[in-house]
Amino acid sequence: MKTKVNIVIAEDHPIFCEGLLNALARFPEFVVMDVVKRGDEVVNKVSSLQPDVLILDINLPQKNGIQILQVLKNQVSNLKVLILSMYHPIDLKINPKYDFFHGFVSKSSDWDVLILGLNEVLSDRFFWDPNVQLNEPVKDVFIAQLKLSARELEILELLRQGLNNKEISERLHLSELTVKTHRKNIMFKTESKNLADLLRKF
Amino acid sequence: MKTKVNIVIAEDHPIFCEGLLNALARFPEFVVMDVVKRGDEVVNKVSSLQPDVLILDINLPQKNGIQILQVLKNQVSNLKVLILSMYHPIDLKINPKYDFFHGFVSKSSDWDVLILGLNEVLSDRFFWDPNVQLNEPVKDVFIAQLKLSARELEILELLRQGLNNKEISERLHLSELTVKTHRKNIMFKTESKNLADLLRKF
DNA sequence: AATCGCCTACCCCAAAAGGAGTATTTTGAG
DNA sequence: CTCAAAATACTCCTTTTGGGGTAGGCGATT
Repeated sequence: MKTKVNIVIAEDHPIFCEGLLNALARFPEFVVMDVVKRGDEVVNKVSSLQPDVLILDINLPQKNGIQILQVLKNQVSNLKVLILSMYHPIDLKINPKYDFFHGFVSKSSDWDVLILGLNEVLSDRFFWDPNVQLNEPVKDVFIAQLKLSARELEILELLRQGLNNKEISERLHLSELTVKTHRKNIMFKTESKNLADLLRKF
Repeated sequence: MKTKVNIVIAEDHPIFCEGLLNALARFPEFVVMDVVKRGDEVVNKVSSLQPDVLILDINLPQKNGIQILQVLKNQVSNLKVLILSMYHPIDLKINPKYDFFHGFVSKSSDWDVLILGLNEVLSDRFFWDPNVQLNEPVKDVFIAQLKLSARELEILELLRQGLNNKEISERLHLSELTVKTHRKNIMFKTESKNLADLLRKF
């Protein structure tokens, strides 16, 4: 194992960031190379600095964490990504099946969980914050997402934006009836009884 | 003005809290009496310690910030409440018309905004974080809330929970037709074109 | 006493969503 | 190549929502 671990932090909340740096400063092996506050700067910064670990907030301005993961996925590297999430349903549109990351830590957790997560991903193990329990609704959503196809996730996103079947069909160049079918399948897979119930979970 | 300002912090995110204490430590006049992590302990702690200012996170476990404000409102005291919000729509079910608080600071802001907010509420002025702009959707919601009556807000909350007209009418012991009327008025007042569009804002 | 906002409750109708099938084509993994 | 999953598109029907009215009761303000 390397004696020094180079870290880049992507985090736009200054006060939280200060706490983060404080926590990492307790461990001399962790070297914070840089802090990025805008989502659209993350990929460039990671390319130029080549850190061992990226600590990534999901809700970033300009470009969100999911979009960043999709770009990073297509870059060959031995980078480890540790996701820091505020742990609201909105944050959980990540999908371990498709997205490129190695660990997930809740912002609600204490800093020792973060340190544990860092060490786990550095040892090539996937880390899931134990404070984020299986039986919580947010995790249900996480699992529900796994059951949805790419097209269904696409339609779900448009539903979230307040579009109706007709508008979605126009946006995606589909028949309105096709959108109805996808929607019906989404409702079935996620066990939602109506639109409000569906959107409440996501 | 008192030379010392006694502060109680209600905040359940340890890392953010560490950043917060760091920021306040720069100013010797601010004395942090205690940090509370659970919502149901806030009222008791404020009663016993009698701080000058309560820095209150809206999303707390056990009891949320809104519920706490409602209790504090009915207590005679010269306490100032500065709300710290993660600035998601979910947080913004506060209403300055009904709720007891003196300042609002986004968790996304830098610590100098927090300090400014503290000084403003201590000088008996209402403080609104300038980073939370008028033209942002979340503020629209804030304003939209002001237009809704108590009954309408009650029904909005049940809609958010995924209930339909029939279920709401049973819950509130109303005619289903009455719920329809309220709902129609909510749609009109908030300028929403459908349920998804409405819930997206709140 | 008159008015205003709110709550209550109903009428009407159109549009959209929800739910049951069926069926063809496309696509990706083995 | 083959098979399964996904995407596409339809039928038929019921339930729910959205939106236009109207209207009485009630409490507070003027």
